[in-house]
Amino acid sequence: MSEAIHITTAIFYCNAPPHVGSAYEALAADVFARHQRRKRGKDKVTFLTGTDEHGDKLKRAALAHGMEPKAFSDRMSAVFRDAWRKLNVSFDFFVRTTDPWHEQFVQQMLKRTYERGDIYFADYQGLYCVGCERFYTEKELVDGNLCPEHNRPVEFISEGNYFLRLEKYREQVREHVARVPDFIRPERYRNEALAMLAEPVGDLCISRPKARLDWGIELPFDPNYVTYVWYDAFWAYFSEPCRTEPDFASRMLPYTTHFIGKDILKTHVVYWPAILLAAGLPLPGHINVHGYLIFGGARMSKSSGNIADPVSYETTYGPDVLRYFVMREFVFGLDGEFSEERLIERYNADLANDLGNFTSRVLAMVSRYFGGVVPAEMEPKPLDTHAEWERALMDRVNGLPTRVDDLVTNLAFKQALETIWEALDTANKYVAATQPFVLVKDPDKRGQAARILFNSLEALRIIASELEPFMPVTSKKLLDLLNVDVESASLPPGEGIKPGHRVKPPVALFPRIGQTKA
RNA sequence: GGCGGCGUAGCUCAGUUGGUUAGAGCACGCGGCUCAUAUCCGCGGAGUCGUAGGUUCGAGUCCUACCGCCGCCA
Repeated sequence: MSEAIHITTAIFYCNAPPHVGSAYEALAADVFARHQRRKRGKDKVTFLTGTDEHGDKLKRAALAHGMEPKAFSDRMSAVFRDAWRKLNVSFDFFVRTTDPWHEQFVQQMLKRTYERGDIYFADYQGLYCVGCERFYTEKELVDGNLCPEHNRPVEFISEGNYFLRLEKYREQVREHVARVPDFIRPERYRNEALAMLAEPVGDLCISRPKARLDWGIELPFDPNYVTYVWYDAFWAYFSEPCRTEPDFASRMLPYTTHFIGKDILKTHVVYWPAILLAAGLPLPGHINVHGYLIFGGARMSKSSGNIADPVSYETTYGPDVLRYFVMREFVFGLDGEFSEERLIERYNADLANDLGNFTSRVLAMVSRYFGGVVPAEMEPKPLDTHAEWERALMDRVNGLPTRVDDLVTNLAFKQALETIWEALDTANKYVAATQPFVLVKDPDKRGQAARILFNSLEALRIIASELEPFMPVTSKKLLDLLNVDVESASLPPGEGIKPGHRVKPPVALFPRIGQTKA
């Protein structure tokens, strides 16, 4: 009986629509989640995503659109949800931090933490800009004391606020990071995390007076304050699942795997573990950190404005293409260069020429030479000259599920796809070397041609099955062409498709794209 | 300023504990096949492995300095 697992993306701050960078995270988490469902069974996996809708940045974005915060976040959250749906992100939970249940849950956690003694009241002192309605740190200021937005002096103010004891838990968290090698992965980020935790981190201000910001969740122990955005957003990882199962968080935290961007490493390594420990809960299992997508020379982000709409790629190139591209092209954890030209290159080379064409050539031969039916007249043994090719193909295909599992488990999505494509390459070489299209013209050798096509179909079946997490729509289409149901899709080679089995005529899964400049 | 990462063919990148003529894919050139989506198969050209030193019988792989790009921290 395999363990259950809880998988999350970051909770996306929805002051602007999603871009390809946010989609990348959702897609990576989705590939992982789908893989886990295949491995552990559907009921062992929960996959959660959602939108973070409180705070002053969102309120300002709403005002800029002439809308109330709630109306604006209703709209933006729906945009995210629809985008993920269109990209076939198979979330089980889509959480909104403005959902009444979430707000109630955050209040429960605040109350619990307050009663445990890890929240205290003290003066918060800082440099405040009245125009921006926010605090600035000294390094953010222009010419020593000017607000970068309004170019006018900030004020030093002191106000009462509530603080969470972060520093109290720093050493405990640091030890955990040091002791558990795969708590933060890839490893490069683990070292950064240890560096952050080596120095005092101070305590975290988790409140704002309502007089300054009312767009937030009210503190259960002081109605004059709302909680600050980070404290609120983290609990979205568990609020919704805890609605039906109150112990979900304590039970599943050790089996929780978070996917985040490297920009929020600190919050997940310093704040989140302390928030959990202060609430008397265990630490999560893994924090998986991905890199940025570089787009036109700069990190794709809302603030740089170089954003690309992920859904437009889905409509332009068809389902699965964007997710194939980002998983195949980028090493998880490292930054990568995103370009539409590159996407088209990969589409033509990998999807049209390799996957699409191989499918087409094999189905065409079965259809043309054997009326679409896997022939019963198949020879029991390969020709001597073919034996080596056949064994090479079967070895590849046989080992594929284990190798892919190993790679995906370690977040090596790119290598996993490379491995699948190696099997595809071997299959193409096998057909080129054995030439079933020649054999079939010799009545004595039709049985050999049948054998070769059978092996090719079986290879394609396994490949289609292994492709499901990466290309769910394509996988389904392939299995449909092969006329294989989901249950028999992942059987070992030789046990899926049987003589007498009827397959469908070929279709162009990925029509080649002409050389158009992006 | 401190710490860390990166810099390898036109492009995107692999290169394990230092060891024979530095690899892959794409792009490019030539040849072959014809079942297939002008697809597939084979062959080929191309790189002073950021710069300069050093350790070593031998370094892309270790050490030092420098240049460039990027993070994190102060």
